[in-house]
Amino acid sequence: MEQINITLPDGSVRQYPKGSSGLDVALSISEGLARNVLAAKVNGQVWDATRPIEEDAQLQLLTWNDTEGKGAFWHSSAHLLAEALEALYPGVKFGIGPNIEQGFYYDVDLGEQTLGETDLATIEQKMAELAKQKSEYSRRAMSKAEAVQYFQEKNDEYKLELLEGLEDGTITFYQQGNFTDLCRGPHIPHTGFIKAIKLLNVAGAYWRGDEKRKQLTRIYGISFPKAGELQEYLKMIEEAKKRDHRKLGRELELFTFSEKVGMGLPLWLPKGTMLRERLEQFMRKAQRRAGYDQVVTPHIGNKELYVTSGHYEKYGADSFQSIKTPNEGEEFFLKPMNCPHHCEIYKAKPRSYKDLPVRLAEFGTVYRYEQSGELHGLTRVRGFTQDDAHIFCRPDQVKDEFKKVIDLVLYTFSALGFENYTAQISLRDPNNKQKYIGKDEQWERAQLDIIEAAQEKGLNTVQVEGEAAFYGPKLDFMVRDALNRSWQLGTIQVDYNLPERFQLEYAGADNQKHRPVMIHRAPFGSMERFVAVLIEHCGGNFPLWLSPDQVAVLPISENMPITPMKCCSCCRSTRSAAR
RNA sequence: GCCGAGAUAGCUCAGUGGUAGAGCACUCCCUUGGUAAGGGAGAGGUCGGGGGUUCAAGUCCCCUUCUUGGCUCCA
Repeated sequence: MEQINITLPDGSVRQYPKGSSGLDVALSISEGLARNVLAAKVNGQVWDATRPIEEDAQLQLLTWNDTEGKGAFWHSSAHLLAEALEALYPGVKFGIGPNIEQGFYYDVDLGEQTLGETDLATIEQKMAELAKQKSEYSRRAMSKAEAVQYFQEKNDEYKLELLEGLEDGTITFYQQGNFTDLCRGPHIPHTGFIKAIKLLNVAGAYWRGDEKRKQLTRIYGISFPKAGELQEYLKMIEEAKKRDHRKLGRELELFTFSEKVGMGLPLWLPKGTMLRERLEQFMRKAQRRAGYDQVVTPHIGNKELYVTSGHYEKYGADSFQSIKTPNEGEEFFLKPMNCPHHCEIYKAKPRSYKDLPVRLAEFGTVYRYEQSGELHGLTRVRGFTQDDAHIFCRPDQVKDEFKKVIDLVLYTFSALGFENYTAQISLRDPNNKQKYIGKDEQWERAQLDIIEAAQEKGLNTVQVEGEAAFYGPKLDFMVRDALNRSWQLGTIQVDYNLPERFQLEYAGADNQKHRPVMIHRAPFGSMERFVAVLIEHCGGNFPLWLSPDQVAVLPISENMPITPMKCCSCCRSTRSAAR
C-alpha cells in the first residue's frame, strides 16, 4: 500500500498508509490520545480528525487544550443544538450556528413560537440524550444544485441565501444523527464527546447582522467534555456576577439611577463622588505635570457651533433635540463633545508657533442620545464626563505629542493596576472613504503617525480597518470587564479636520498662517465607564488612596459613643488638612 | 430602536384568581469592653404606572415606563 509521510509537531516524521486520518495517527501513538483528539491541523488547516489525509503533510492533533480543538467542539455542539431543536420544534429554520470565544450559538427562526428560559432546560435534555447516541459527524461534498435542492425541499430560505454566496465545488454538508447542515466544518468525531451542556440565554439577532432584516432567535450555550468543567465554568460566572459594577455600585452606595431623572443618567452618591473626585485629582496632577492647562466650558452650545464642527450634520437627527429660547430661530444643543468649545478657546487669541503645543484639558460633561437598548450601568450612559483634552500642535509635533499621551495613558493604567488591556489602532475603511471627512493625504499621514508612535512606545497593537472616527484615526485602549465584555477606556485620536472647519491658525516662523493639528485624548475615557471597570477590576476593594471608606471606627460597645465620635471628627479634619 | 425575559418592603426574593410574606437592613427596649451574625418588640408595600376581564386581580389580557440578555449603533 502506498505510504505518506506525516510530520508531527516535534519534527519527527512517520509513515502511514495513504488515506489515514488524524485519528489513525493518534491511535498509533496512544489510545489515550486518540480518545481526546477533537480535530486535526493538516498543513495549517483545521480538519476533521477522521478526514483521510491523501499526501505528505504536517500534522498537529488538536484536543480540548487547543483553541482550535475547543472551537471544533463548540461548533459541533451548535450542530447538536440544532438537531435537538429540529426534534423538538419541527419546521424550525436555521440561520448560522458558529462557535464563539466562549461556547457557541445558533440563530433559528421558530416562526410564531418564542422560547423562555424554561424551554432551554428541555432542549438541554434533548441534547444530552442525542449526545449519548455517539452519532458520528460525517462530511459529504455536495454540488451546489444538490445543496439548493435539499434546502428548497426543507424550505429553509436562510440556508438557501447562504448557498448563493458559495461556489460550486466548495460546498460540504455535515450530518450527525437525523440532522444535516450546510457546513464547512470541521467537526469532532462524534457527539459522545459532548458530556456537559448548558444553554445560557436566548436573544434576538438580526439575520446577517442587518437591522432591516428579520430578527432570529439566538440561543447561546456552552459545552464541555467533562461535567466538572461545566461546574467550574458556572462557578466562574457566579463569581463574575459578584463583581458586576451595577451590583457593587448599589451595595457600596456609589451611584444610583432614577426613573424620574431619566434612563442612562447616573446620580453619583456621596461615596461614589469621593472616589470619582480622587480619580480626577490624580489625573489633574498628572496632566499639570505633562503641561496641560485646565479650562471650563458650558454644557450647551449654539447650533452654529455644531454646524461648524460637522457634528450637527452627522448626529443632529439622532441626538437630543435642540433647546429653544424665546428668540425666534435661536437654538442650543447639549454638548455631545468638548472639542468645538476648545477650538473656540484656541481661537480666543492669535497663536504663534512658539506657543504650540497648546494643551487644553477639561473634565467635560457631555450628553449623547444612546439607543435605549444600549444603556448599561455606568458603562453606557447618556450623560457622562470625559477626562478630555485637546492638544493643538504643529504637524511636526504630532508624533511626539502622541507618544507623550501614550505615556500618560500607560502611567494611569499602571497606577490603577490595569495590566490586561489591549491597544487597538482604528483606521478608516479603505473601501468606503466617503464615510469620512478630510483629505486623503491627511489621513495617510495621521494613520502613519499613530502606527509609528505606538511602535516606538513598544505597544502591542492590533490594527482594525473601518473603526476610525469620521474625522480621524485613533488609538483605543480596551479593557475587559468581569463578565469578559470588552470596553474601550482610554482613547487618543488625531484630527486634521476640526482645525480646518474652525479655521484654526498659528503664525509660523515664516510669518505665514498655518493650520495646527488637533489631538483628542482621554486616558480614562469617561469617569463613568472608568469607575465601572475599576469597580469590576478590583471587585469593589479599591486601593486605599481611592477608597471612599478609608477608616472605620468601631466602638468597643454601643455604650461608648463619645470617644469614637472624637476619632471620626479627628480623621475627617486630618484628611481635609492633608489635601 | 429591535427580539426575548423581568419589575412584590431599603436589599435579596417567595407568593398560579379569594385577608400581601420571609431573611437581611432600619427604629425602640434589654444585653454586651473586642471587630459586620445575642434576645425581644416594632415600623415599613395603592405588588412600577394606566386601562380591561371577573363577584373578586400581585396573579389573567392590553397599553405604558423602567430594568435586563443579546442584536444594530457608538462623535
